[in-house]
Amino acid sequence: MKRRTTSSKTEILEVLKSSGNAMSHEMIQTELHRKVDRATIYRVLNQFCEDGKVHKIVGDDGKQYFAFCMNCGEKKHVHSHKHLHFRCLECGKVECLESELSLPLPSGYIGKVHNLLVSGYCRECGSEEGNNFS
Amino acid sequence: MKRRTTSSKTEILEVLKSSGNAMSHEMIQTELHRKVDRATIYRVLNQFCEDGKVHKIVGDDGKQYFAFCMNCGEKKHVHSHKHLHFRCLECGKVECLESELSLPLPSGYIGKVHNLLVSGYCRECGSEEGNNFS
DNA sequence: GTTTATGCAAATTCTTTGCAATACT
DNA sequence: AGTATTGCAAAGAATTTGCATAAAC
Repeated sequence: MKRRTTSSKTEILEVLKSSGNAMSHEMIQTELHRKVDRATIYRVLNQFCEDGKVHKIVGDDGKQYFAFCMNCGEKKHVHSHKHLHFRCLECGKVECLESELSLPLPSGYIGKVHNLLVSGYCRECGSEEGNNFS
Repeated sequence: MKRRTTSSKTEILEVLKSSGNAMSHEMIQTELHRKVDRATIYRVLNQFCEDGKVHKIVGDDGKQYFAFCMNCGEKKHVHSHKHLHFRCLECGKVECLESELSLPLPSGYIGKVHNLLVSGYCRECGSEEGNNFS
């Protein structure tokens, strides 16, 4: 199944690139100039993930976020990356953090690490109070 | 709203305790002797989370898993814990790992860490091949 | 012209909620 | 008795799928 270039694909990728953060399908939709159907957005995003252009993060809210990771750059996406995603509990923003992570897995566990999500408050929202993590 | 003791609650907690792993509502349901309604299971589990008896983990499949964490023990649940959850991509099992994690957050980020999920292959399923992380 | 991509609507899956009946204390 | 809990059904929310039409190559 050979991929075809379409304006939907181009624009969605552009939105992700210029945002630099992980976005839900809804956030992407509102950033697009033309109206693109939800189903199409999902299909395009999943293609991007298959192709390694974008990666998918499941937030602690159970929703899918998609990111063109600045750290991974343009190069083929390494699926088993070792960096963190940070989701702000205040503004909901999901970012890719550069921090390298050394992960202490018990022996016997094969596990390249992925989809590592940390929640808290980002630089902008950072308020000490109300740290009601669930 | 004062909590009441019921057999549903007792049995659900018992199932979680004896399993030692994080379970979905469905896994719990099949382990119960009596039939308990989905809605009830969810309500009970969410109560447990509020009370800090159990914690909720959102898997990379977007589903909720609930665990009576052996590491946290009987004591009041510390919401911002620092240990990992490991989900096996083969058998789907979710475990709490003891590993202490030192997390490199950029300065300016307030973030106690929680819901840290790592995916891979557990000791039992551990097969090198087919590491198709998405 | 053939095959992929899109939009629309409908189906799925997971989770939550309203409400009347039931069970705790 | 009074209030929390349960079951059932229905509602919600996020994501996927079927199918006919439109667009790429």
